[in-house]
Amino acid sequence: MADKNAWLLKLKKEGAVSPRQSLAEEAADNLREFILLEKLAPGTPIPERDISAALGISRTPLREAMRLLVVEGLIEYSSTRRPKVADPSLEEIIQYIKVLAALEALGGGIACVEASFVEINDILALNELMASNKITDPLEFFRLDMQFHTLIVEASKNEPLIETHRQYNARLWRARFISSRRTKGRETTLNEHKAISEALIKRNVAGMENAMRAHLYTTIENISEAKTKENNHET
Amino acid sequence: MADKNAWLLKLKKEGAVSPRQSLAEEAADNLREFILLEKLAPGTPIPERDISAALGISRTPLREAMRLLVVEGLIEYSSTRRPKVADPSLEEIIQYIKVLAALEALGGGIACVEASFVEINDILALNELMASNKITDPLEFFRLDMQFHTLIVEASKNEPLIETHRQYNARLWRARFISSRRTKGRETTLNEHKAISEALIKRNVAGMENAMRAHLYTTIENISEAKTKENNHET
DNA sequence: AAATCACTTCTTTTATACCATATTAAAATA
DNA sequence: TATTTTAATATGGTATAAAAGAAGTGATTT
Repeated sequence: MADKNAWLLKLKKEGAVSPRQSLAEEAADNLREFILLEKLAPGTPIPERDISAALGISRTPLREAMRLLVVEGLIEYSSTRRPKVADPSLEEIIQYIKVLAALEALGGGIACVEASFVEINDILALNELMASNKITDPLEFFRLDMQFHTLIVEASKNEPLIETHRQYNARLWRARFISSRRTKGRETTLNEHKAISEALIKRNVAGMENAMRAHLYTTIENISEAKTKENNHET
Repeated sequence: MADKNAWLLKLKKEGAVSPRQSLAEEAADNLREFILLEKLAPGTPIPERDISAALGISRTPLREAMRLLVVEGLIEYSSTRRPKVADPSLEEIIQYIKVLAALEALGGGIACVEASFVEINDILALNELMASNKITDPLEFFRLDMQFHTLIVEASKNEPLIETHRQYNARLWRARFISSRRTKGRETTLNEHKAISEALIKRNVAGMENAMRAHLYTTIENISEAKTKENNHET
């Protein structure tokens, strides 16, 4: 028992060097990963005892972690207060994306003013990598796509915006991933990214905002299409 | 002991009729109120045991409540993990408002399409009440101002947007309240509300978005001014 | 006299035990 | 046989106790 504690302690100290991270925060990170990577499918019940045992922690920090994910929208409680992985409808997803579009338009606009040349170069490089034919794995392409958006918002240096954007991205991760597998719209994506990049280079705020919104509204179409096919398949 | 339980049970049932609310959620609501109403000033430490005793609950649900408020940005942890009421700098507040402006512009735009005539009438009535000289209490005027914004966003019927807007509003409540006491800009506020209302009546999306953004950027100026004066006073 | 180290105290963090409720399965009755 | 009721089990909610960590205080040493 003493050994186990020493081991846990060591892990903790190594894992979180800067601002010490609590078990709850670690658990939240783990759960978020699980949900995003579909190890926990939408609708999956999350019994506190089982999950806490699986993560090797007690229920107290796990419950706190789950509260975090509820606010982030990744976990929801049924009418009988049983927690499950959130399973948003297409309508809800579209609502999320509308907010996401506004956030990214804002972030992109600010980035046009605030982004350093280094940041812009990184973003351009990422885009060129995506445009080259080196990326064959769809999952890898999807990750780069997500990173493209994140980098732009981060370039705004608006912390609350970055955090809120991260939360909306997390809610939408799965839907976008599914849509990215189904749609063959790599060409479209690249064109829209190009438009965004050019607005960034020119530091053209209005152009950026329009390009961002257009890009996200394409996303809505793709997801709607993917979802509809999914449903037809099921029936 | 049995009596006490029965009593608590009754309270619980009465307090949360629809989706049964946990003590943590109740506590979060209470704490939020306290913070918004300045019963707990920014920077105030929040020792768990004292607060839980004051609220008459144990520390477990209180801790969960505090986690919620951390995500919402109303509570933050010091480097030594001691919780305190968040005390954002002027720069951070300005960043919040920029996001809030984007959210309200989006909400207003959607409301132009989605708002029912009843909803529009309610909003107009509220605005007229504010414009009449019946409201003398600055706090009351401020509440109505907040409600004006909330009603418009709610008219968008975009749930995640409404929730995120609520959170940003909560973070900004205090700053806006202070600014509302200091600035004599009732006239300006009313004019800008009028512009917003007219855009809503005409269901003019672009006009609404511009009016909303303009209104929020005025808010930035007011808060900056109030904050500067506050600091000068202190020195 | 100042500085440092150890010890005590206070606060957060985690675990565990208990309680109330919801779900289920089984049994009894119609 | 089907339906309803009841009992058992599993699950979330809450409280409390034990553990870990940080800060303050006092004593000792240089």
